Amino acid sequence: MPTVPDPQVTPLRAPTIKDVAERAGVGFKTVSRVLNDEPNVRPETRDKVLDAVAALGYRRNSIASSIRRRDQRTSSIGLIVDDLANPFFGSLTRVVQEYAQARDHLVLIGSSDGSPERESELVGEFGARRVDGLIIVPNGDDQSYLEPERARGVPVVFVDRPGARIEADSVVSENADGVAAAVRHLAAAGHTRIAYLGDYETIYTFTERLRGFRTAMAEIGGADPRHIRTGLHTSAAAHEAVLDIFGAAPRPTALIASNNRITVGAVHALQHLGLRDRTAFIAFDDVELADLLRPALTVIAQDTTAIGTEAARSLFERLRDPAAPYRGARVPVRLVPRSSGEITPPESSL
Amino acid sequence: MPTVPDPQVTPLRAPTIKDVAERAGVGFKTVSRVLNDEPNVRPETRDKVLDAVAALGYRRNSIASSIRRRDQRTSSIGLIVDDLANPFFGSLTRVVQEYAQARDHLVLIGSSDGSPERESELVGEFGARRVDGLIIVPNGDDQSYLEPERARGVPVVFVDRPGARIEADSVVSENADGVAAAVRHLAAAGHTRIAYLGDYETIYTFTERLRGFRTAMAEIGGADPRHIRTGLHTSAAAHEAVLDIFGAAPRPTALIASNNRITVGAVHALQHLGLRDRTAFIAFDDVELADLLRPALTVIAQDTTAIGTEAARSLFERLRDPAAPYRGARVPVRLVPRSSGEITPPESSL
DNA sequence: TTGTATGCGTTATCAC
DNA sequence: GTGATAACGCATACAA
Repeated sequence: MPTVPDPQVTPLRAPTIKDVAERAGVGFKTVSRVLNDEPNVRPETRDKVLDAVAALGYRRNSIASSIRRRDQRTSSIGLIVDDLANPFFGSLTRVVQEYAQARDHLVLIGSSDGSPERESELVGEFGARRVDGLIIVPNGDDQSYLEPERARGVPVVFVDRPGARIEADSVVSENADGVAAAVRHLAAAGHTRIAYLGDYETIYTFTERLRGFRTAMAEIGGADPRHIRTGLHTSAAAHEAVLDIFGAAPRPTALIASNNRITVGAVHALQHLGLRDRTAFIAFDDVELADLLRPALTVIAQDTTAIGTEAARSLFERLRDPAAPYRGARVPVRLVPRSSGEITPPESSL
Repeated sequence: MPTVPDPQVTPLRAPTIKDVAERAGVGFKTVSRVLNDEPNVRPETRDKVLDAVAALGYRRNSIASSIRRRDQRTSSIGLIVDDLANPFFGSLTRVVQEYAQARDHLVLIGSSDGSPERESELVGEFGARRVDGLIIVPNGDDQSYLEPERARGVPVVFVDRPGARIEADSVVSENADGVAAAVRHLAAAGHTRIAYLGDYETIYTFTERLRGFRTAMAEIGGADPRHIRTGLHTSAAAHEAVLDIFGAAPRPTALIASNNRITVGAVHALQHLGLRDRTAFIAFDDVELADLLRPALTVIAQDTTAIGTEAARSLFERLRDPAAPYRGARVPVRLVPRSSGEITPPESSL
């Protein structure tokens, strides 16, 4: 019985520069020269090499190349976000990837799902792949696990929230300003009883947004503690909170939701209560069909393009100049009036 | 004057297993054994090594390790989608990444933006990184550029649309069935004049959706050619098309939009015409706040989780068994009645 | 239980 | 111009 070669034992091998060299009838260093556009190769020889490359379907092994290369660069960066399915992080990823691609860098992606452990594990994986830099949406309050990267000179940029216990560049939105602007927008229309729905207070962005709320409310006599709910991490929780707040007196005339999960629950609840057309509503984060709602949704929109671009720009700049001072960029948010935020308080409440 | 060491000339070097070995006072092979959980290391020695690893902030260089490894595996896969900012591809990416992460694989990501050239370039980059497999949302009608990967035994899975000129597994939605179901849903409520808005006919998904429309319309006497528009690639174009179609007699009583960009333009146009509450409307692809619209949006929802999981599953299965026959998976879509699709035709039109 | 020699595919150095 | 040869950081085979 003839022996059949087991594909597991003799695995398919990719052609190497040596294979190319042999086929082209040159030394393998010459192939390397051609592939790296180095000088001192006769056009004639060059063509022979290129022909062999095409014939063999050769693809450079850039992992082998980066191990030997002087600068140890891999032309890749790592990006860690909370959840890719969240449109905010989706478009952030999009922008970063585009920026990197334009500079011939590849992007390794990971989702932390809010877990500091997973975040640190991913950094380990990326570090093992020797990424040239990292862009991270940090969780928890300790990013000191990045020490090996810092020591190796791998730059890190924190985005959406600042990192802790390690020096690095960061890019965040003007969260507090945004909510404060929303409050002032409502106050200008005559609202004083403004409710606020927040997510976990442990997360930087929500701490900041709540701070903006309190600051601006202080200007019109302070917020009613009964109208502030935090720790709402699902739309169901937000739904409950709205039923609760609006079921008791004094009923607020306006409502601010601090993210899109909360927005969904809150609008549903207002609808359920028949208050959707009578309660002013402003949401943090823009959503796809906001202007098709009735009333169309007034939002505080983050500039995801600017955030992503700035993060990527910071990273590549530091790759060029590791000695520059660290920068903490703050990206403005924008209040987009569409209708829901321009509903005036009922006469009776004045 | 003392010479300052130029960081460019003496770059920061990551610690290697030799550094670890020296510090631990053992041979470097022993370090390798510890790091790879190989047997035959005294617990005592093991601890010494681990201490040195921690002290030096050592991170394995897995790119160096994969080049020498017998199976040549890099524990990474490449994913190429159209546009990460599109929620459909965002959640697809999310699912794939999650599946890969659970199997200790990293995901390299790229956006083709519908360009076949960029798609092929990205494959080249991924190939150079020696990814273990590829998941691709293909563009154009020729994926034969994947030949080097096929020859090397790197599996490819096409998702959302089938690839051409190369054999591979694929995972697509039941596009035609979905639109046909929408037509029948509308027909059951008494509609016969149903309009259809399509994107470029060159893209597989839209060819299929249009086919489903024609098939089901044939069952109720055929579609009116004046009520079919294709090649609509922006919401503005969709807006125009609706104004056009609904501005002339006979006016349709129902409308199907073949993707979310078109949906936005179409709903705006219906609103503009004051027909939003009187025209039945079904959209392909679910959107975030669909149920907050009034009327709430009836949609044909793709099961992005199932699509992504199936694609990832196919890839990892083939990684295990390269000899299995190729499979073309079809994932069912689901008609989600919410309101807009249940509007009945006006009496006068019967 | 531990260490040495060798090789992976590439880039760097230097001689021809 | 071109090609030997060394080196990168690690895994493999095999010796001790």
